[in-house]
Amino acid sequence: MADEIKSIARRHLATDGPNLSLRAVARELGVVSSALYRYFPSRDDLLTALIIDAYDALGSAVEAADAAVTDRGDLRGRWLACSHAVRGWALANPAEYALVFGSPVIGYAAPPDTIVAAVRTPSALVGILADGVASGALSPPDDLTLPADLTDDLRRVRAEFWPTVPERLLAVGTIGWIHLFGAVSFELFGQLNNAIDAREAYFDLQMRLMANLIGI
Amino acid sequence: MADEIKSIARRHLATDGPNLSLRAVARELGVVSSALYRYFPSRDDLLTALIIDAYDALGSAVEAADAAVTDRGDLRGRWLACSHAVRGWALANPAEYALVFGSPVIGYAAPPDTIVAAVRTPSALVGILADGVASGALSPPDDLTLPADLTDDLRRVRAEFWPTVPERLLAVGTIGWIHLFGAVSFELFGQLNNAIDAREAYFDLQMRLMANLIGI
DNA sequence: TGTACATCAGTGAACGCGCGTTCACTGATGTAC
DNA sequence: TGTACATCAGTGAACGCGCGTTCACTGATGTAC
Repeated sequence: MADEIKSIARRHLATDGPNLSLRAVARELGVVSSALYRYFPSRDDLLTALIIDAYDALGSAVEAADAAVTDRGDLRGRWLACSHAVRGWALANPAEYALVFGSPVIGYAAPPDTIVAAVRTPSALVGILADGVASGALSPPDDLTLPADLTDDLRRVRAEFWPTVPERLLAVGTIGWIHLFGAVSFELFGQLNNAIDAREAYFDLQMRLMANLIGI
Repeated sequence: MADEIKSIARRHLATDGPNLSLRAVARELGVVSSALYRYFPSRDDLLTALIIDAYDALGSAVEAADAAVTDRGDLRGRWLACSHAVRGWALANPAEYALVFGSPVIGYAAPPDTIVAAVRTPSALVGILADGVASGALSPPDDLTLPADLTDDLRRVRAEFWPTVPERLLAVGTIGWIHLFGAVSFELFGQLNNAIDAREAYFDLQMRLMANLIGI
């Protein structure tokens, strides 16, 4: 039942945006609006559930795409598979993508429960780097020098999540992730309209250039 | 008076998001809500005016930053100046940035009037490339091959806006613009929270890597 | 097998609120003769 | 200089609508003896 609510709410997300109305969801469910309160203590909790689901769905899609690459040493192939999986999921679920990666919803603060799910996708991507480091195939770009304060930040991130990946590799990896996010958002939020139609090809090109930058 | 309405509406944008309420604006103006209809035929028209203003303000900031670089042949310096200007404006005006570059507002379609203003910032950036081409200092990256359909798109864009800039240069330039947009959005939309604090340094590093990629 | 009881999903009315937009209007200001 | 008139910014009431949340409740289902 909670699942049914979420699935209808997901549809409303697409038409109403993050201001989806509980009453509208209830109406579509054929139930009185107060009935929803048996399953979600408030509208915000429903939103939170949708956010966690979205992170998980995206994470699953990316993990599956990565796992499908049989040559585990083909770091570039895995990166391309993962990034196309992100784009594919986003195009298939634009409203959920926007909910999670778009402009923050005013008056809503995502609770810490979302973090575990949120980190799955970046984890899959950094996992590629970690594998490269482990096999000795990958080392940080040697022409890259980081400012000290940035190194400090990356050291903390490294210690918490990915201890085997050197800071300088983490830096370029994250930049790849940022560009991936940027390219998908750019396309999805309509900034490519009336300009570029060869979207998949353009995206693919960008991801290859990022792979160069990362050194995979 | 229309200016006063817009300025109050801009403030409400920050607290209410793009669902800002006409009545709230009127209340703050000390005027009855129907009075606003003398200045804007509807709420959507007010939104459109805010969008155009935002594009123009960002465009002005970028153009000014570019013009402030005295060595016009210092393409990299101009690129860095422009990109930091984008970030600076976005940090100073987060709600307006989100209005224009964030998730699309459901139920609102930007009219064509916005295009002229929208194109100012990308134009300033491509202007850097055009100057480099004109002076002979800049040519397309020679290890770059574009798929045919993408070349077609870029040929159209080139013909319409920037006839002197070759497609392959336009391709990397636009990728730089996408990354710029992605980096600013990533930071502004909270994705850097609890991870990177050295934001300006990180941004600067990214823009330098993009300059490498573009070849400036 | 039958009765008494607890559980709990869903009801329906209500609270108090906000919204965009229309429309006939008032009343001050400025213009023309 | 004084009067008649037009302009037009802003009023106030109303329309019809939607919302999240609370609360006492009904009534079916399942459990325990």
